[in-house]
Amino acid sequence: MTQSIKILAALAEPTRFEVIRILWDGREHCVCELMEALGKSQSCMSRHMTSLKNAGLVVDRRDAQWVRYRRSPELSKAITSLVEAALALDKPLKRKSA
Amino acid sequence: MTQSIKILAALAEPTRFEVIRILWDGREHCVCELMEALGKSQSCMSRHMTSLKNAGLVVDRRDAQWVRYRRSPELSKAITSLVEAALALDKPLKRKSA
DNA sequence: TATATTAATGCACAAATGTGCATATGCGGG
DNA sequence: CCCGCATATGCACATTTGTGCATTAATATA
Repeated sequence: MTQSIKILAALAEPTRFEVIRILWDGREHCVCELMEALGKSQSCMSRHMTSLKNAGLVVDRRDAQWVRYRRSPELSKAITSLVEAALALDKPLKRKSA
Repeated sequence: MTQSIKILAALAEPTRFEVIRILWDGREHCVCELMEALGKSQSCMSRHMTSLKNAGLVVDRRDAQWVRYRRSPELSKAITSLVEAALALDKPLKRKSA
């Protein structure tokens, strides 16, 4: 599987895409935060994070009970602009507005 | 379905991605040419072209027995850079070299 | 009209994908 | 050592996706 297909397939799923939007702030986010933010179950979110990790888009770090995910710090220029072009295509989905 | 997911999903399939690479030259290509170039069956290629058309990435034109597909002339800046970033990620697949 | 060429589509089906439920694992605090 | 919280994973399953085969549709030419 080529690099581009791997990246595109990882992004072409609504939940994962929204995760990337969140992680794109460069900060760390644990799975439980993402579950809550996107209204997804724990196992569901965990698997999506595994997909994104396998695609090389994110990295994780154990921190006590938590696993902190963040945008991979070593993304190529092409991948970065691919992701950013995709993010630019639509406005963020409405979050639970308080 | 959001605009970005539609585009990403259309691109995240190897055959379609290679079609886009070919059509990215801006010229017209009929289905039979694409079948041959990528070694895919007629029905298979026809359906992929329908996907790409539905995603808005390509347009088609009847010309006698042929249907000529070409890169959509009205792609937004974001879509264009998304596609080009993806294409830049890997070298073209080897074609039947003569 | 009959035939050939090119493309689209109905039907079937195998494979891949996303998800829930239950359980296991990793880690910290009593 | 046992319990609780956070995360990962095995299993099952419904849905989606990609593809082939056969047929239909559109167009051209004899």
